[in-house]
Amino acid sequence: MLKTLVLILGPTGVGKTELALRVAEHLGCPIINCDSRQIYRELPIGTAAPTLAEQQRVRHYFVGTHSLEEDYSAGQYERDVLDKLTTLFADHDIVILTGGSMLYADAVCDGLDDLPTVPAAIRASVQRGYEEQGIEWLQTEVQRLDPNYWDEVDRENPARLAHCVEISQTTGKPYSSLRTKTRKQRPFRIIKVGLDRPREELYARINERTKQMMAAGFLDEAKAVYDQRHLNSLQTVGYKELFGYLSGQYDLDRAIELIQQNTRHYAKRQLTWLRRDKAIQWLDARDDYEKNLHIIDHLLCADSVQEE
RNA sequence: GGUGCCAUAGCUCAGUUGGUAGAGCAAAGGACUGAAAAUCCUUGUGUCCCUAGUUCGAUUCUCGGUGGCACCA
Repeated sequence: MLKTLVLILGPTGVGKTELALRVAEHLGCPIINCDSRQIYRELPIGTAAPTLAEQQRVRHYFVGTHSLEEDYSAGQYERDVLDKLTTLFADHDIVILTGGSMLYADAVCDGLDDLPTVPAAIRASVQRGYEEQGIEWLQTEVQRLDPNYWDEVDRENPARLAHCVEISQTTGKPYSSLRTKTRKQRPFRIIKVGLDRPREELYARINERTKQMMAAGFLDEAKAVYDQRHLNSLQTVGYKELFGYLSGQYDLDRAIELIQQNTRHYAKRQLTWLRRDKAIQWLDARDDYEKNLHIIDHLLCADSVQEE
């Protein structure tokens, strides 16, 4: 039988977690987390990771499996998930993948190009060049190392320029020459489901969830990792703002407002990403679970009929 | 009750020596190939509180009103 990966995508706070649990219980299948921050075990509250009780309902993978100190990336995630799927598909016909990290989801579905891991020394030297000589230095380097990429990049985007410089330096080839712009074929069927609800309602849920996180001990969780705040894994909505409060930049009420606002911005970016993907079948998060489960059942059948 | 100050974009405010106005934030749209909860791009017409007056022309000046703040009673 054809193996199927069902992706349940949507902006943060829309209600993915509960829908995924219902679908998993209904289909008797496990859930792979696709959230780049729920992977870290130190951040259960602030990332709204599935709780112990929820993980007892359904077997989860990639939740709290790494420590903040570990470097992780979309490329690593692609490899890890494909390995895990090979194992899981031995016992299951369907596996669910859910979360809000759209680059990670795309890495699993379409694959990333084969790029080397950037050595720490190169990363540090590029970082130093940027800090000491500003974005102009990155711009000059990209023009020199990879003129083709220069024609298509966001020229004001230091993260993207720096990545091009790092990869070009590491490989000795222009970064753009390593970008194949092709999709990898996967040995399983992929069904993408998107969950959405009216913007106003989504924002109200985000605001409310932030308050609940605070009540659940988010501040203590942030305090516990405060000394590691420079780590990439803690460049994360919620933690950044609480660190600002803990270092005396503003009061706690202001920090909470900022968390709510930045979470809204994050949700908006996720929606922008998802709108572009025409393969997504959209569900309304306001509908009851029975209805949405029924639609997903239908997608599972319909697609397999089409295949034949 | 008296005096003074203020009233401009959803919010905080700038400005127009009289020719109908612009920043930050919010908000919206977009980009996205190993740091992605990251990083970056685009978008600003609003009875310039209301009435009357002066003026070719008032959001800008003057009178009055309304609302807010401060001080004095």
